[in-house]
Parts: sequence; C-alpha cells; structure tokens
Amino acid sequence: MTPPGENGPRRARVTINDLAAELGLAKGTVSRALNGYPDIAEATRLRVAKAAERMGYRPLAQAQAIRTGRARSLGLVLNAGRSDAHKPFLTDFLDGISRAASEENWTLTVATALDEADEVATLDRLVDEHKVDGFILPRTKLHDPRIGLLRRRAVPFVLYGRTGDPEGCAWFDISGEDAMAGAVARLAKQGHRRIGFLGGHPDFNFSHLRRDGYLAGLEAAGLPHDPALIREGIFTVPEGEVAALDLLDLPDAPSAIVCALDLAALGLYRAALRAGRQIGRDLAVISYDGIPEAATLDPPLTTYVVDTRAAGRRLAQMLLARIRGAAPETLREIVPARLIPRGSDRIWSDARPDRARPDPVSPGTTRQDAQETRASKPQPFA
Amino acid sequence: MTPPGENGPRRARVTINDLAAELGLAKGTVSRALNGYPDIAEATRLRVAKAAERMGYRPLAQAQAIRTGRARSLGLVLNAGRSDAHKPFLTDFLDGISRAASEENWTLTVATALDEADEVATLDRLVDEHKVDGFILPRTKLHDPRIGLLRRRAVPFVLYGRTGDPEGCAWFDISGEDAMAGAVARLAKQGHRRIGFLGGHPDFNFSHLRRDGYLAGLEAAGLPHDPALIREGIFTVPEGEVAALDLLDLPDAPSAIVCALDLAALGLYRAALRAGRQIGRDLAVISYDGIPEAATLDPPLTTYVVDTRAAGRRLAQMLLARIRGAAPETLREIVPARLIPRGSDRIWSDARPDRARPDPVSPGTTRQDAQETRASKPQPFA
DNA sequence: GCCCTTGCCGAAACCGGTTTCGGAAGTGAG
DNA sequence: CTCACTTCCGAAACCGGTTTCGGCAAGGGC
Repeated sequence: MTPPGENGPRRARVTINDLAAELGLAKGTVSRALNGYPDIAEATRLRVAKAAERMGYRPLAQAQAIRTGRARSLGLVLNAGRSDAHKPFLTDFLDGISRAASEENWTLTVATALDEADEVATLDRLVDEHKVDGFILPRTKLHDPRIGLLRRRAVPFVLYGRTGDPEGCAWFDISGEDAMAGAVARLAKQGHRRIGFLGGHPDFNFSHLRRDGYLAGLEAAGLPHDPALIREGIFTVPEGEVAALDLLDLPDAPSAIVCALDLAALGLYRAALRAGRQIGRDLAVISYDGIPEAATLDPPLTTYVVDTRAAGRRLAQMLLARIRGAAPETLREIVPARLIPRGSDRIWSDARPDRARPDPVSPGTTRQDAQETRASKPQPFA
Repeated sequence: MTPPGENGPRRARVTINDLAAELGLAKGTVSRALNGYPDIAEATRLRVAKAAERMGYRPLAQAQAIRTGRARSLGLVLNAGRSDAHKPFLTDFLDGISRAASEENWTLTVATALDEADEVATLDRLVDEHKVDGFILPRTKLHDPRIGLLRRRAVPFVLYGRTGDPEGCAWFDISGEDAMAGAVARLAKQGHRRIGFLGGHPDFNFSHLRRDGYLAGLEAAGLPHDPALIREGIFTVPEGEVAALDLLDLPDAPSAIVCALDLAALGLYRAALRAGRQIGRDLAVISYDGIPEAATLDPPLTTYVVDTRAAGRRLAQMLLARIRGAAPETLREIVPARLIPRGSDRIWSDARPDRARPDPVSPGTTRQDAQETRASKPQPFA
C-alpha cells in the first residue's frame, strides 16, 4: 500500500480517460477490461489492470452509480428515540457492517429517526434519492412498517431479527428462544422449580421468541407454567426494577429468574437489593445480551452474549448478496447465543443469608447497609 | 408530504428530462431554474419549482456529484479498537450529525478503523473514492495524524475537540478546562484543601486541557499544587480503580477528587469501596462526561454533562460551512459543560473528614448549586 | 430608426464512468 | 481461395445531471 496522500497539495484524481490515454486504448475498452467483460483479450486485461494499479486509478463511485444504478452503499437507519437498547452494541455493530462493506469497496450510510413514522419517512427519502442500494433493519418488530415500505418499493433489505410475516424477507438472527430454553434447563437442573421470567416489549419480535423459549424450557423440564411468574414489556432498567420487585414480592416468589434482556437484569439487581434478596445466594439469575456491565456487576451476571460485531458483518454480507440478486429465502440464518457462566446463577448453599459473601470484584469489603441509604437507590456498579 | 411509497411496485424515478419535457423547456434551463441561476425569469423559476414539487422530482445526488464534485455526504470514521469511551454517546452523536445533515439533504457516511494507522488509511480511501466531502474528526489527539493527512489532501474537516497545532483547523469543543476549574472551585469552597485529580490518557488533547483546568482551579483557590495528588493516563474503569486506590492509600490522602472522565469516577467508586471510604460522606467527587450510569450510582455522581447530540449537530453544520468555503479560523466554537449537582460532592456533617471540616450543607439545596455552576471561571485558556 | 444592452432561454459540451454496436483482423472449414 | 465465424477493440450513445456559450427578442438611449 502506498503511503497515504504522500505528494503535493492536490494530487489530481486519475480518471479512466487518463488510463485510456496512457494505454492507447479506448476508454470503453478500459472499462470493460476492468469489469471483466468476456470480449477482452487476456493480455489486454492484464495490461490494463497493471496500469490501473500503477497509476492508482480508483473509479469514482458516483460516476459508476449513475449508469449502473448502484450507489455502492448500504443503508442503516437508527432509531434515536428509543435511546436505550442497542446503544452499547452500536460501535461493534457499525464496525461489523462497515468492515464487511468496505471489503467490497462499499460504504455505510447511516441516518437516524425519532420514531416509527420518521423511520419509514427516512427510508423513503433515502430510496428516492438513491443514496443506498439496500437496508439493514435492526430491531425488527412483530409487525414492521419498514418492511412493508421496502417490499412495496422493491428495494433489498435484510433483517436483524425475524418478523411476523416472513414473506420476501432475508434475515440474520440469534436464537434467543434456544438461549431462554437453555437458561431454564440450566436452572431446573440446579433444582429450581419456580422460575420467573422478565420479558421485553411485545412490539419487538424477539420478545415473543424469547418468552416462547422460556415456556418451551419449562415444558422440557416438566415444570408447570405459572403466568404469575411472568412480567413482560420491559424496555429500560427502571421498568425492569419494578417488574422484578413485583415478582420478588410475590407470596410464592420465584427462586430463579430468567431475563430476556440484560437491561431487565440490571433492574432486577436493584430490586433484589431493595427486597433483601441476594443474587447468587438465594436468587439465581440468567440473562441475555451480554452487555459489558454484566461482567462487573456483583455478583457478575451469567448471561448469553451475542456477538454484535459478527452479526453486523454477516448482515452486510447477506445484504450484498441480496442486492446482487440472491433470493431472500436463501438468506436466512440463525445462530446460537453463547452462554457466559458467571456468578449470578449459582446458589451457594453453605452461606449464611447475611453479610459475608464471596465478592469477586472487591474482596474483603463491607457492603453498605441498604436501609441506611434508603432514599438513593443502592446500586451495583452499572 | 406525500405518503411514502404509495403506489405500485415500481414507481419510476422522475428525472430532470421528464420535468423538462413536461414543461416544454430545455433540461439545462430546468437545472438552472432549480439551482437559482440569475438568468432565469422569476415566472419560469416558479413554474419549474411547482412542477418539480408536483411530480416529486428529486435530483439524483450522484449524478450531480459527478459534475459538481460534491458527494453531499459527511464522513465520520470511528475507532472501533478503543472500544470504550464514546460508546454511550454514539447514538446521540450520530443523531445530531445525521439530522443536521439531512436538513440540507446531505447524508452521513460512517466507516470504522481498528487503530490509528487504519484510521488514516480509511480516511485516505474515502477521499480517493470521493465518497464524502469532508470529515468530522472525533477524539482529537494532541498530535493527530488524521489532521496531517486531511491538510495535505486539502479536504475540509472539523474537529470535535482541539489539537496541538491549530493551523487550518476548525473545531467545536466543550470547555473541559473550565469545568475542571469549576469543580475545584466548588470543592475548595466547601473547605477541601487536598483535592486529587484523576486524568485521561495524555495522547488525547482533552486530557491536557482538563488537567490544566484543574491546576488553574487550584491556583485560583489559592491551593498548593501537589503532584502526588495527580494520576493520569486513565482510559478504562479498572485503570481508574487502581489509580484511585493509589490516591486513597496515600498517607496524606485527598478529601476530594476531581475526575476528568466518568469512567475514572466509576473506578473511583470501586476503589472507595475497597478502601473503606464513603463517597459523599468522607470523600467528595466531581466528574465529567455525564454518562447515564452516573445518575444511578450510590451516591449519584455529581458530574459535568456534555450534550453530545447538540455537539454532533453543530459539528455537522460547521463542516457544511467549511465545505462551502468558510475559513477554518472563523469556525471555532467552545461551549461550557453543564454541571449536574448530585450527591457525590457533598459531605455530610456527621462524618469525620480527614483534614478539613466542610461546611454542613443540607442535602437538598439546589439553588446554591445553580449559582455555583457559573461561579468562578478562570480563563487562561480560550 | 438604429444600435447596443439586457433578459431569458435553447443547444450543446461536459463530468466520469458503462454499455451497445459494428467492424477489422484472424481463424477454420469446405 | 472463399466465406462464415470468432476474437477483440474503437466509436459512440447513454446515464442524469451541471455549466458554458450563443442567440433571439425586447427595451432604452441617441
């Protein structure tokens, strides 16, 4: 690779005309040679390729775009209204996408929207202006208006997640349902018989999948399904906290809780503190997402992590394939999440329900008294 | 606004030729009318504008680009290697940028890089391919190779932050130095005389600014500068923890600590727990950044917040101006951070402070807080 | 009444590519 | 030795815009 921007204040772009002139060929010939047309002699193709390399020729994407109709750009519109959620993953996600895209000399165009309607309008605008050739749709909903739009306008897209009506959809997803079922199985194996569930907002497709996975896990373990142990619609930490408190205050409270999202688990940690329950001691927790904070909670949270970077990368590759004509039905992948066992789902049988407790983060510290700091919520390091 | 994608499977784009044919004008005339050339009759301009509106004409950005040399896109390359840091702000930042951009019908192109060299190479590639017209450079360093490249290649850019050699640079920044000085003043006013400092990594320009602000604050308060109370080079929570522990283990430990980043403060919270010090009781803390977790810590962290969304928005506007020819020297803005007083910098009277007896202050006075926000303001920086 | 502006628009070149079309060589069969 | 058939390339059209250039018609000064 040549040192970037090495010479002079304004090294002029070398165009296909320069190349053609240098080679004594017609520019059309050069273009065909570069693009692998069959009616170019092998010797010529080589000569052209070499000269292009030597002169540092880079086709101007937008000049190509106007004839080919390809902007060579992948679109991603983020919802900035729901400011929670994919935040922690965003950098990794973007990195996965943009890296895969740039391997093929494509780029990533991102836009933001404030709500669902704005999202659709933004997609529409980008399509109109032909700024992108296709979209990655994160956070799919059960009924997703974005999909309707893109279908109507016949522009390629790939879902990160699944949706209610799969027709014409390509997707990549993590099997949250298997993770939830696995979590239940793991807890049941430890002897838990009352296992609660903290679920996500029903607008989102993954919420149903994960709840169903939880139920399937119960059934597989031969445990009864008690609707009282289920709280759903959680989207933020505070929401998780109230829902969890709800569960813990039950006369017949669960001894273990499965969380569909780490945000809910964060809330659960707070709720446990307030309810005087000690996670990893008299309450087992398994969650899902793998946010970085999970590792530094006390006790560290056992959770299923998803490799967001890999997801972004794969999504970009699939979208590229879709744009190039692959049928959506052939582009559907579901991969498992990976369980990271940590302390939260282990019950120490020997411990006294008191103060002393193995503290992996800061050994030998006296824990603050929860009652004393009543007003401000005691908080593990989130 | 027309309902998005309303009709048919493939409503064809309306081009400038369609418009011209419909109007019985030459396409060149239509183009000039749309772009406000002075040699078009007002009546004609109106007629064209109306027809364009009615037919839903949207110029194809890349077609314009090839002649005008404007891709109508802003570039942002993120460093995915240093996975920490601006993560929590990223969505807001992107939202600010992309919203300002789309107001002018521009878009945002984002790429990622793994390290500094990759960053420069990525910039170079985007410039070569003319994918973007300019860049926003986040996380500026004292000596920033990205700036060198962009200067050499004469492509417009705007810094988010300042840098060592300001020549030819436009920037937007938050006055971290004033914030740090203000933090010291606030603590000194409470009677603290030994105030420690946890600083960022010296590669980054803001680290020097904030440390200098801390020092200026000391001087303004008439406090001595004790190098032993300063720890720098912090970039992650664990790093913050060891640095803080270092400070707290000092024979003559500080009674208050100013953190240049919330991540360091997070580490400090852990360190305090391990060292048996209680923040808000026998240790006062003021930090900087305003990450969401700060509000839910125990006690809640008093910190200076920066409005990342507003920063993104302003940066985009400034970059646009820069691209349109404004001189970089005229595009330099520094705005103050906003102090959010919470519990961590207040010392409750019944505690026994090490060296100083802070004024007893009831935990509920926000009016005084508001005053202190803009209290002392040393200005050797600008 | 004539000439010189000025206002306004059409025509065509242009931007940097891609794609179509046709023709000049070379090749093999008859 | 023809002739049809490939092989390979040049020329030109094309994509959807922007910009330059020149000319026609109206208007004003003399």
